[in-house]
Amino acid sequence: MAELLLKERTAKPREKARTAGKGAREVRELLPLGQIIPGDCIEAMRSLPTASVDLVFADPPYNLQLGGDLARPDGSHVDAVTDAWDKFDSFAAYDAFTRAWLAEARRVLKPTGSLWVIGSYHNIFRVGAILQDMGFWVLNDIVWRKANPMPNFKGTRFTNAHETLIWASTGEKAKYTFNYRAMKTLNDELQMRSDWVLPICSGQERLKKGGAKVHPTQKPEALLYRVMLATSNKGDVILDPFFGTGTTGAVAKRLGRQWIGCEREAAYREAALERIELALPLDESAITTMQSPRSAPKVAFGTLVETGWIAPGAQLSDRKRRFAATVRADGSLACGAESGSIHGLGAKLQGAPSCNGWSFWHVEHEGAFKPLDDLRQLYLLATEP
Amino acid sequence: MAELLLKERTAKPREKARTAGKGAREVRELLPLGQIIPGDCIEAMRSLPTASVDLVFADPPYNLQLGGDLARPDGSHVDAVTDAWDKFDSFAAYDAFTRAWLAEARRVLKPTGSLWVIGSYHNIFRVGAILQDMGFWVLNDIVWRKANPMPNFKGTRFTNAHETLIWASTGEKAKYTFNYRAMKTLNDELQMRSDWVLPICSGQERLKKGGAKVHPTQKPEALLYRVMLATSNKGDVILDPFFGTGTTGAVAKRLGRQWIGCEREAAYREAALERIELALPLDESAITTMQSPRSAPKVAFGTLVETGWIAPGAQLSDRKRRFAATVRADGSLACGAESGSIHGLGAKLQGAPSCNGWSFWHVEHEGAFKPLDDLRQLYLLATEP
DNA sequence: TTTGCAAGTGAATCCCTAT
DNA sequence: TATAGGGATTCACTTGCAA
Repeated sequence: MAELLLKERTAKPREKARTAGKGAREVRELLPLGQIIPGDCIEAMRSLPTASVDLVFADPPYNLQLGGDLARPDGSHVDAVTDAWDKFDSFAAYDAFTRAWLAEARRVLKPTGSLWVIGSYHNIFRVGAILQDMGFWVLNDIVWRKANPMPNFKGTRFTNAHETLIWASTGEKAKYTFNYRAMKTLNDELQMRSDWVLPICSGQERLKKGGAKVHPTQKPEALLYRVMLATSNKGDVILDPFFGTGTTGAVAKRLGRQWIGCEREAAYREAALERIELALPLDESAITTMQSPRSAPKVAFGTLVETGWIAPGAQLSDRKRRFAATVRADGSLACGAESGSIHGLGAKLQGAPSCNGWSFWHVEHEGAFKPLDDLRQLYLLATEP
Repeated sequence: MAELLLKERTAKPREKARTAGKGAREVRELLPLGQIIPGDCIEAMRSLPTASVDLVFADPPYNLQLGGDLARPDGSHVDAVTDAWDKFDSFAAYDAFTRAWLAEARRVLKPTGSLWVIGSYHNIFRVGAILQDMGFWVLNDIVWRKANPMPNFKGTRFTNAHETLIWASTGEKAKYTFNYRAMKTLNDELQMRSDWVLPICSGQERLKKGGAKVHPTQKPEALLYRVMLATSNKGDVILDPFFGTGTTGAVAKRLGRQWIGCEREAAYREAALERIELALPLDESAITTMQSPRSAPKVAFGTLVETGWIAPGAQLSDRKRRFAATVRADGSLACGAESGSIHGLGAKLQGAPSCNGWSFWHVEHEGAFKPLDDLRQLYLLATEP
């Protein structure tokens, strides 16, 4: 494997040449969106234009270096990762492979894009050091704490109960996407931390064929869901160089993102395409994430009233319908003797120092009870140039 | 600092020469137990004998951005870090520093010793890759999940709520200490996992002088407590090359371990000595931990037969009574034409590569159907001095 | 229909001592 | 150093069948 991967490629012309001078829309039209490029990921990425991708999510081989067989205390056999794609001759060979695919990922990423890599202690230190050396700027290391890890059967070490993800921008000064509000909302109004507790992929979600798992290391969709919600926007292009059975593609489709995969194994590609075909995109309003105030285009509540999205006299409530208020023509709210802006009145009623009225107040809209922010997003979508 | 740290030292004679041929007791007498060696840790470690220490706990600096604190491997000064090249330069300097202190730690460690390093995403990937390159064998990466981390005030990233520790043995085949039972006991009879939830160091535990923190990154004693309880034994020698205000020393004293520190800053040394002076050693019985059966006194099955706990001719079965065997006078079992030890026959009958006869075979005893292991425990209780 | 028990399984660097 | 053999070792969750 490594021989093929590591041979010198600098002699070949870069795609950069073909895309130089092209506009963003033209570049995007060159992308194989919703497709899995067959073959080795480094070659596959070379076929993509420079600076064309918003997010790279990579789940490379971990180089586990497993010994012999392992049995559980009850004598049953542990089904280990023995696939050829996880075998490397040495750390040096693994490092060279890592540098090669990271270099292509870096070229393909937009300057405002970011990179995720997942790994374990077998490989993650090497990956992290190499990407730092290449100029990537680590933003966070994220710990996926597995709710249900495999135990250490022989009692020789601590239960290996987590994996590590590195999130990095393209450089120290680079801008990047981080949907702070969406994460805070997802985390029950507390800042999302660097440790995420999620179950491993099992049950119905786990792809099986003839009773056997299709891929030995399928990742849970919840993990990708959080990654994409946090660090990409609707419509963004997400590249997964180690596509496997397509968790990245399935979640991208659900969340209204575009995806591109690279995968060598035909069996994985087939399973992935079939799976993604079945994935259902979420409803528009469900995808819409809370925007941080800084990046959200400003929309005054009054504008929604002015433009008829919300009629004066409409009734608003909080999610649990403990409070109710009436919309007035100037965009202020009234509740009994109290009145104020959506934020001010929300705070006053709750006795809180402040309140985000966009998420606090809900309204009936097309038969559903939605936060005002959903309407604001719909308004923005409808009025976008 | 770095100028001193990184200059070539191979010309100086190693302590190895002075300790070659000495016995373990003589080597130990050369150790400055319960002392803090002043000065740069690499020089300090050079004064210690080879293969004399059971555990190294290191909390190295990770101020990669502070060029002024570091020098290039050739000793030249690194200017302010502004662009990618300087960044690389500063990484290279940090790497050289890391290799230098890890090399001394490796020399000083006994082959059966192990190493802990704590860090964050700024430095831990580099430390991990380097120690792997040096032949250390990573046993676990441990996530210290902070119960009360500092929030991310700017809302630009995930709350950095953890730090990472690497635990490594001196080599792939090296033996090492892991007190599995003690950890399981500490964790309410569940295997201790690789993610530890512990509060940060604050309140009474935090050393202060005139209201200000004495040390910016004082580690909680609970962290060291778990590290030492898990991977060292009573009386072991524990070295901390970045001693700071002496958390390692204080916990070592409490747990009946010997300690050696290295620290450059006189203010830290003073605070540490004062603090350790006040630390109270736990009494003998409190330090005693749950032992693995592996290190418990062994009982041969034949002994139970000899002493009449199980009579020759007794019938044994597995829990589901699929197999039956007869106990013979020499402590072997017979089942039809097959015979062997309790382990060997159990494996043979099941067609398994191995079998723990103590848990596999059951016997009627005082009206109940019990695994042999229960009888062994009763025997041990009855015969204990 | 619900509850309970048994069986299966997941990115795993998984034993130690005597001969 | 390689081999043989004693003997120590698991958590959370899912599925399927039995009661």
